[in-house]
Amino acid sequence: MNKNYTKDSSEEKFVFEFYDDLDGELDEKSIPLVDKYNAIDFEENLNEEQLQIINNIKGPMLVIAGAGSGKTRTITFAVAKLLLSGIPPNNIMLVTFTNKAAKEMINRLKKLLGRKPKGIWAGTFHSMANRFLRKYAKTLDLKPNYTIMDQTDAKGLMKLAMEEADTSELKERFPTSAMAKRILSYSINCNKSIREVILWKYPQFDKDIIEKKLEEVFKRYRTKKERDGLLDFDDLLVYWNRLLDEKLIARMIARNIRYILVDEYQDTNYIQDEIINKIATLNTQRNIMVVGDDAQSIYAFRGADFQNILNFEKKFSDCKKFRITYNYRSVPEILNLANDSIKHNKRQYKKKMKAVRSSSEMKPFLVNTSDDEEQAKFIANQVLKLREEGFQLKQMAVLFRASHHSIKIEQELKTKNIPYEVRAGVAFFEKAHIKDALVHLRILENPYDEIAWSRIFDIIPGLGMASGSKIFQEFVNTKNPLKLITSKEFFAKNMKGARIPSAGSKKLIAHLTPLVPYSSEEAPSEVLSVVIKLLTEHLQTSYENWKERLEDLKALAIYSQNYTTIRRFLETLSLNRSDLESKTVKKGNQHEEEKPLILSTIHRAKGLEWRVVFIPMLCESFFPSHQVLGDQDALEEERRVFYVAVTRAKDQLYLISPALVQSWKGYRTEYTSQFVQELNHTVYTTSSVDFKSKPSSRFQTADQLLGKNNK
DNA sequence: GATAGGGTTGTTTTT
DNA sequence: CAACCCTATC
Repeated sequence: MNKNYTKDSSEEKFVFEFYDDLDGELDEKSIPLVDKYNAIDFEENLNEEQLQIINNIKGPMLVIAGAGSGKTRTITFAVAKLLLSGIPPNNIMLVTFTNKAAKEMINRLKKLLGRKPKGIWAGTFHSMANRFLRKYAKTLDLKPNYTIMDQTDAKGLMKLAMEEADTSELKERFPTSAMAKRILSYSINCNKSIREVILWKYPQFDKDIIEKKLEEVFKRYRTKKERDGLLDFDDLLVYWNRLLDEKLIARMIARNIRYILVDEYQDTNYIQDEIINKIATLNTQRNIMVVGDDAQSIYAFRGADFQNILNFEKKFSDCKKFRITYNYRSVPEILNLANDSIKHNKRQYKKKMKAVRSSSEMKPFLVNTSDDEEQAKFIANQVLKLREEGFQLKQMAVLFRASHHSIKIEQELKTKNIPYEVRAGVAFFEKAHIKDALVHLRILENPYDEIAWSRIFDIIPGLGMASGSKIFQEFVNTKNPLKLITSKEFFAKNMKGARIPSAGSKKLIAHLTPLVPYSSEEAPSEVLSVVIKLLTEHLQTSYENWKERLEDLKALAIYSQNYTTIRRFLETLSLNRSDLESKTVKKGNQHEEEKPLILSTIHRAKGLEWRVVFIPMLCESFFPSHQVLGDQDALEEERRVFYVAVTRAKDQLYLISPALVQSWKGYRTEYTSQFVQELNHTVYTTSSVDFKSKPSSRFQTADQLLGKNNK
């Protein structure tokens, strides 16, 4: 089912996983499958608390489920139960936090039921919104071939809007394009006015001066999006929400979707909540089940608000409330530490996870290292040691607060020949050369995509911003810009007075001509192979490591073979990004088959688990991030991030705190993170030297020491 | 007026 | 290391 495409020649490579789509269909009759499945023994598979839930699926339900409590399992069995009771698959909507999570649940269902339950609406808010919007684009006055912009594109468009609105005179007294985009985002996702957001998140700016100007910038931004057929991530939600105000369509949707299940409810924001409320309340039965854990809410920066959990009880006063409190994942020592940490948060519902597993007789370690170099060495050494003790690499993970915390660790793993995989931040699809290739597909799908065009103009030597926007202006109202631009007379006729450098225009025509025969109906891999040829020269002149980058493009082309149309390909890339990309580095041949060690941001590690977890950079200015200073809510969110990291560990947990960390100029002294300091005897403090001096007897030593400590 | 190139800056977390 | 700003050059 999942195909992996890899290239072998170099040390560094990209692996793409392929997910086929998860669609529900509104019009299609999907058949109840009650007779077709083997019966499932629910009692055998679920505990008392979990059974209570799946035996009572009706009306509004709120499930508070702690970390490692079998939340996914419960949801999966709940869906199975619905299917077995005769509910057609396409009457069920399963909202998950990533599309990968949706995929996994569907796969589990498939195993459980012996057949794939076809037609369930499963996926993220954004991907589901996209499905509806493609279908009802006309109703909403949208171009059906709209392009979904990623963060970088949206920021770029915002920048253009700012230039148009001429914010330059305000300079540093005005937000950057990135800030502006975030202000707009907060305002949409949290249902707040621009003014409120400024006061809330950006009080350093003079609200009176920037508010009015920002409104103008946003208006231009909106106009550009509409003219070019571009949607940003927020638009997907906004338009879906608007669609649900269209009485006829909304009623049709609600008639179809009769059961809503929302996973990770603590990370939904205002507009997402509004969407599910609308669908749920349109149905007389109001079958909506939300599952969440306020302690694991870590997406406030995206507008998420775990108060939604509290509000849910108010909105649906007849809602049934359930808790799953048994933790199957972690040994009690790790769970104690997690409970011990989260209790310092004031804004939270009291809850304590109960351990099912028996004691490991070993407390989690706080390892003090002299500096971040030493920290990297410690992790690499300990990983090797544990591998000798029988832990597989893939059962261990290093989880960090920010992407760049992994740099030194990666280097150390490389020199020690330890295979690893990084799952972090801006990676593959944000890279300049990948974007450069993809914009060529974008202009075939949507020829008025200004952001895409401006990237293409930038590639051509001799053309820049000024010429680019002049050319773009010229074809806003033409049918086929690509044809127009490559026609002989275009520059002589249309661009007569524009003073476009003739070398640039010639190069542009030469660059674009090979693309003319293609359309958006074409297979993406075919077009990409043409694009790669076009870009080779540019790569060679612009980048030292052009060979590597060329390999990236080839990997992309191979991966694109999974898609028959450019649209499906581009959609998948923008909506399934983090699920798709995984960067793998391998060294040496002796472990060719070995599954790698995982390095991941904590945010990306949500919902996952490993036998051994390392958490580096537990210093006061890195974790909690120094940016939260003085903001109690933000500090508590940081603590929840720490809580999420800790609760990923099953058997062993290492908290690492370097005393010196290299920064822009020289080394800086660091203090141990308050998240560790505030722990009350639930962690065993040691230093990396202890691990070094007695390599083989380490556990004995630790056990002895812990024997005293453990009372 | 526009572009290319050099130097400087700074980096949370993601659909 | 890549995005940004400033300046020399076409």
